[in-house]
Amino acid sequence: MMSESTPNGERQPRAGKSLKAQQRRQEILRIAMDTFAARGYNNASLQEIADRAGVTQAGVLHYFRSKAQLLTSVLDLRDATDIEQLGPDRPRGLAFLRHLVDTVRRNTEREGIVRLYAVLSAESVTEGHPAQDYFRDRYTGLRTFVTDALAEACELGETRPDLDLEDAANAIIAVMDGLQIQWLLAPDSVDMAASTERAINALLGGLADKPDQQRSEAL
Amino acid sequence: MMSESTPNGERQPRAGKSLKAQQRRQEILRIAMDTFAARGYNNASLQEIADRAGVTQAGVLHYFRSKAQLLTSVLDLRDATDIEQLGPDRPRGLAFLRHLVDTVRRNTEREGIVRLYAVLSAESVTEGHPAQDYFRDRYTGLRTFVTDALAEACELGETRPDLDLEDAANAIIAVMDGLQIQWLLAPDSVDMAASTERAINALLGGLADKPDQQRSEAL
DNA sequence: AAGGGCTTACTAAGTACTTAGTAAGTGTGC
DNA sequence: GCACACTTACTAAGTACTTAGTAAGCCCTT
Repeated sequence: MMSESTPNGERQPRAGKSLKAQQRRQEILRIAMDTFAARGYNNASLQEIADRAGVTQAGVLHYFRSKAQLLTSVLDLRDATDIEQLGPDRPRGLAFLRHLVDTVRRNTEREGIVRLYAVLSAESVTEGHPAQDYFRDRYTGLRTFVTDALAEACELGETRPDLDLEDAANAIIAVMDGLQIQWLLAPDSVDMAASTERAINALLGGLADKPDQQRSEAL
Repeated sequence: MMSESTPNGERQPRAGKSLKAQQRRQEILRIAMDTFAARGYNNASLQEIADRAGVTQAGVLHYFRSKAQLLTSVLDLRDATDIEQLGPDRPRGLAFLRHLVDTVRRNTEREGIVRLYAVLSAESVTEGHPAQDYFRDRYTGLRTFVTDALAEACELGETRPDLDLEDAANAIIAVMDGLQIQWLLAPDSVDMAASTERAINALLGGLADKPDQQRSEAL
């Protein structure tokens, strides 16, 4: 189990002493996640979250000193791709990419989380959004993970810091994100896992058989 | 030149008689676009748009009968990918895919439009968002366009309604959308055009040399 | 060519409501 | 008896949208 300390710098108001309070806090967090997922950050209100949790608006602010801090707490709570919590003995190379596809497949059963990250990541690019740093860091981390995995999978050796590799990594991350929005709007028209797998395979193929700069002159 | 009639069903308040009024209307539209792009729909206010346009809030509502209708008018105004306005003699097959990449490249110089579509498409999946229908339709159309182009590019003949083809098309659309968010958060870490081109090439290669169901067992 | 009647293009002021956040108080359990 | 976990009561600011009014212009008849 994960310890309770949030990596988040802002201090919480004194909360979490009694067991009941800790449970309440957790419950508010869960409900806030659902609400932010369904309505976005700006359109969700503390009032609505409080109502759903069965407390007053001020009750929510007893546990989280501001709406923005509630959001960052929700985001710290768990990661949509489960990558960061894999730990140091995480899978490498091909196995990592397979893990990505598995995560996408599992996400088909977790619409709430998909919604949360799809909506908030895009909303975060607006002026002064409180989750901007979170997502910037998140993408930086993901980029490194995927780039490394690609290099390992192709057994290129880590000698050359390959720009093509980064482009491919970005494309893989992008395809996962982009599919989420399409899937949320029209679940029956999109097979997230199949499309992701196909894209990763294709990109991997393109990288593998190209030590010389000849190929891929299709366009 | 495009005619002034909006495909949008809702009738506007009687507006646009005099030339000056038409210009004012256009100006409000332009400013609304910027504002929605910078702040999202929910967080943008009529007041802010009005202030920037140098009229009162009610002045804006003279031209657009509601905030929601202002948004749909903005979206009707122009399409980010320029696809719909290609007309019936649009490029086909490979040429169409090349056009997609060109559009992405051009978008690097139009951050406002990228922002508008990236933010709003994700925001639109939230409960009761006024742009939901717009984006649902938009993706449906895009899917058809790209699927057709892929089929033409591979010269598969349109005999079999290929599921793989749809998956690949969705992946291509997704990669373009997903890259936008990454690019908006960290422009220096993302080469939208290069990543898009690489992904399309890779997916195209994967489709071309696979009439039998053997290949792509990498994962 | 002047004036009546109508429309357009707004503004100022308000309605009715929601927002995040605060300050002070209350009841309960240790 | 006192700290914790809240609630009640509130504020100040903002929200979309309405209402009522006005200045200016256009068109048609006389």
